[in-house]
Amino acid sequence: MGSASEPRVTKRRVETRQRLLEAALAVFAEQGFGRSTVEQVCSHAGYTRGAFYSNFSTLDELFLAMWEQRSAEQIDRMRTAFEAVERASVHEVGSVVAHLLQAVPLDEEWYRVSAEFTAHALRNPDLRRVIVDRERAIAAASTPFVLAALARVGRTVPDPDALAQALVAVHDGTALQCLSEPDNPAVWQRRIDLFTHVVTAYSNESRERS
Amino acid sequence: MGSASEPRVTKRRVETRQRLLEAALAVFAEQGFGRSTVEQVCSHAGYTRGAFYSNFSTLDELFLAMWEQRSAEQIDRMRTAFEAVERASVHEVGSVVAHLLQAVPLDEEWYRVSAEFTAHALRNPDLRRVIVDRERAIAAASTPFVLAALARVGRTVPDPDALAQALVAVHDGTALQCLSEPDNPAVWQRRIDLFTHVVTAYSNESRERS
DNA sequence: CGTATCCGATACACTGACGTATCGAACGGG
DNA sequence: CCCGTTCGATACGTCAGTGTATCGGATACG
Repeated sequence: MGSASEPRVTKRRVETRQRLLEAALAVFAEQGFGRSTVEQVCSHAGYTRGAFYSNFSTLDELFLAMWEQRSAEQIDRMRTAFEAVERASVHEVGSVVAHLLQAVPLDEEWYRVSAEFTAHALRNPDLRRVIVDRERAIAAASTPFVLAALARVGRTVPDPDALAQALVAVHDGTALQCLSEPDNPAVWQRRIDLFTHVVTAYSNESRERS
Repeated sequence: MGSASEPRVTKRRVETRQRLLEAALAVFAEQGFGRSTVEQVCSHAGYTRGAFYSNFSTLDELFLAMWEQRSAEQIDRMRTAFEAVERASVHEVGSVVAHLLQAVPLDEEWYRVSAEFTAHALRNPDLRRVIVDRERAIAAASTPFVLAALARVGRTVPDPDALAQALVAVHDGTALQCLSEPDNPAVWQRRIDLFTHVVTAYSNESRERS
């Protein structure tokens, strides 16, 4: 009675789970988060609602799983960006910043969904906790990359942690701006240029101090 | 037939409109944008749905009116912040930045609603247009303030327009971060400190160049 | 190859929100 | 002071979405 053995993880099960996850992202991107329904996700994945309810108990659960997948990919992209900096022989601070920022491109679709989901998650304490943890993980993961990248060109900054978090803030804020602007690439490029100069100036100052 | 004379703007009408607008903000803040219903807004304002439908045709319309009111207040706050800088005799770049950023406080409630509404508006072409225009207006309105404030302490920056927009991005991005973080004030203060230093360094560099 | 188990499809009842139509009442002009 | 107009309340039909319960078929395993 009490010990309901966990349902076996068969091949079919994980496959439909994955299909539902992918369908979720597509539907959220197209319909918007608030407008999305179980029916839409299922039909897009080629299933019926019955399939959904035997894999997830609520839409939030599916959304959360989807979000976790994507945020993991986000960290991977950051790691890739850093490795690119390591391979390419850049010796200027500006180039490093440009590399890092350009390697984390503005995926309009994903940012739209992410913003909506974040806004939604703030209403649910459980979801909120998960989001906060995940966000912290991303920031924590990005800090050493930024540090190492700057160290490669012999620069340091006073408060690298704050800088990394600020970079994330800039990135997200810019993404938001770009969502409403029609000519995203131009705005994004201009922002990269600005921050290249700014960080150059900032790290210069810190060098003179130390 | 064709010339349906605009309904007379009587006292009662504008009053209920205003009450509905205020109720809208309250309900959005409490329930979240997606979860809000006509019924909730009306009952919070002390009316029934009939009152709503004789003043607005759709929820979006009400939301838009509410958003326009608030964004106008936003610009006013920026102007106030600049005037505060003018009154206070500050002669350091850092102080100027700190003043400007601190004067536009993080209104958690409003940013939550704003983020949700922006995300929603991106789905509707008409709403999107209005949002973009309004956003541009805010940016355009803030640029001269930043410029003048910097000029007061004898500094210039290479691309003030870009800087102003970036400041808005930082502000919004930080607001988003603060929404999920439990200890908002600390994060915000730290961000202010960082940008005080950064802008100081940045404007210094531009001085050496010119 | 047979069988027990689990997954996904189908059918059903229920909820909540929407928009409209209608009615009484308040308001403003003459 | 009276009457037409308009505003807001009430009642109704409609519909989309949810969650559950049941059923047929596929799958894993002996």
